[in-house]
Amino acid sequence: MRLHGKRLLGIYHRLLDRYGRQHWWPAETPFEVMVGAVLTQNTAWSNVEKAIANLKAAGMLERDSMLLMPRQALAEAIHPAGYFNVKAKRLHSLCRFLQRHPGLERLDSEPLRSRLLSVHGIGPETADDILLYAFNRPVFVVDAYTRRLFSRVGIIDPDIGYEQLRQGFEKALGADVPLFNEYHALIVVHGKSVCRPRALCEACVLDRHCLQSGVIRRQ
DNA sequence: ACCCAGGGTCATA
DNA sequence: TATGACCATGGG
Repeated sequence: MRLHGKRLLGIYHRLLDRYGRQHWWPAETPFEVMVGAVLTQNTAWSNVEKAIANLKAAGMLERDSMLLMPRQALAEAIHPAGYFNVKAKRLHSLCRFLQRHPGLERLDSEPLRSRLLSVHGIGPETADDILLYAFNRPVFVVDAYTRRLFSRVGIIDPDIGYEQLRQGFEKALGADVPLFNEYHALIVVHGKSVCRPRALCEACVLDRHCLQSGVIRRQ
């Protein structure tokens, strides 16, 4: 099942008309983007905001100061974001990686991506968040919302692999950083408010595009 | 009380 | 390679 650019752009414009520009990523620095990307793994953003505020207040929202902080103190600061022991370790891995790789931003996207993936705690989605929103690379971020929305619309197999799906979008849309930035943000906003796991899809602007909306409503 | 959230790693078969 | 357990908080 191939993805078509025109179809994807049609959906994009419906979302944009409905929700407006999102101005992502909600962070002030590339480092803050990376930290947020780790903290939001399987976690509601509202919880991440509290953790980030704690880090800011403690002066820890910077590579070297975060690295100097003991693991347990870091875990305490990010407590509201959940999985705090796991994530404290992952944040330290990220910091050590950044320290080991000065001039990281000069790498091409492919080698940069494989470097990121080699870091403990950075998987495909987190790596792509970082590539797109911290390094402005034309990488389409795939997450649970993306898979749910487009499988409900009926243009992908819900079990399609991450890599296949990502490259499908990138080939269909062409490398376009501002588009990828806005599109992913819109997918998330739409997913949080309307395209939920058991939603009835009543307020869905994709109504006519969405196969499942009718199916779910008829239940 | 239950479900879910802007995933990833590790052990097991 | 493919599942399953595990990590943990907070809002609806």
